[in-house]
Amino acid sequence: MSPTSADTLTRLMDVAQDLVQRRGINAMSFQDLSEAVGIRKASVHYHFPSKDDMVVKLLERYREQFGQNVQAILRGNYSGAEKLKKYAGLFCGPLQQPPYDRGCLCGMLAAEMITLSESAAESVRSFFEENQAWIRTILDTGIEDGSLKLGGSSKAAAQFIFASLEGALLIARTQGGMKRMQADTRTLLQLFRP
Amino acid sequence: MSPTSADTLTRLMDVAQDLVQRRGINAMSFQDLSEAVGIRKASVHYHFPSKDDMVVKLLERYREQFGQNVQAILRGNYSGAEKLKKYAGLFCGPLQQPPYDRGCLCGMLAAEMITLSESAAESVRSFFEENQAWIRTILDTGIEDGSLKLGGSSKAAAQFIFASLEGALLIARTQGGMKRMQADTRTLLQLFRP
DNA sequence: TGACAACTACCATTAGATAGGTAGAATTTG
DNA sequence: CAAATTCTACCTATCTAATGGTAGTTGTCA
Repeated sequence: MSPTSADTLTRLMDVAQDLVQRRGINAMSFQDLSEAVGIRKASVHYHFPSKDDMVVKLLERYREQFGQNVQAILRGNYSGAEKLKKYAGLFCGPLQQPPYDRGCLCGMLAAEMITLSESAAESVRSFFEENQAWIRTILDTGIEDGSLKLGGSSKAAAQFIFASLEGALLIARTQGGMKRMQADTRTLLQLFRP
Repeated sequence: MSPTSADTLTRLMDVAQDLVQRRGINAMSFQDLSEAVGIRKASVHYHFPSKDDMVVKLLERYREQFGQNVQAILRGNYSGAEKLKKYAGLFCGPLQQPPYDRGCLCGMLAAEMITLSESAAESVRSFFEENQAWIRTILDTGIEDGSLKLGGSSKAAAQFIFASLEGALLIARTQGGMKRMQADTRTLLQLFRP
């Protein structure tokens, strides 16, 4: 099975995620999806009974993948500062491939939060919570090994860092792209140098 | 003329701005607008020939108002640190009144950027540019009077601060509200203390 | 009287979603 | 083993509601 002809569900999810990361959930339709994948709109409903169901499935997969990327960093033998840099690097992912205008899936959905079902919204919030917890353990590592310096609590810093990265991606998408994202990331990391 | 019965255009713009700040541009309709204001949908088109026209007018007013608030801070007799704090305080505005779930108009539109007309998108980008310029002058003031300390250039710091504030608002809307926004603001300000 | 600001009544298009059906693969069962 | 059944992954056709938008009309007031 060639990479371009993966199973239909995977292709649907790939295209759907791309559409949401670029246009937002309310500017993408099952019609867009069906045209991009090459099956009929009704067949899309076979895989996603409803649009909400699609969002929930998209979030499951995204959180799973993102979580694995983070775990790889957490388990690695790096200093806290190095871990933080690698973690921040994950937020560059969406800007890496053409057309270089994707946002974070959850960042996009956060903007449109009140139009989501409760279960989808809950998943987005959980993504935020788990990320802030991950950052916190990175910060605590960095304090211990002396590679990072915090002014306040690691919890407050973790929340701020997460919000900053989401904000940086939001702005970079509209202005400066990857260059801007990297600049903001550098500025952020520098603020926590000992 | 009582405050609740301002002229129709103003009420339309108030409601439209509220809807965009809460739901995003692609989840609000002229129907919503017409129902909230109490005139027919066709009459809404009298004031806004098209949805794009509405967005452009909304952006004009928003930038004008925001700019005046910033100018008041810039002109005031405050230290750089005090100006920065007041500036950051502007980003709490959307969370201040019920239902406490508004975002920055331009932050919301940034997420949905590629669904906007070129003129609307340009206006959003200009809002970002002008804000970063304002922050930069605040930072330069703060360096001069010794109330702020930067690691890198004031341009880089200004860009980062702006992205952080937009990000903080995006996240706070979904989690923690005003409390979270204030916490992130405190963390941010603290990072630039001398 | 004429401009303004609203109205009624449409229109074409698209949205998400459903009903019902089919070819073929997989599974169960006499 | 082979017939019967069920499942998978699509399809055509259609529905209802909503979308942005237009044309032409009406009431009001300076």
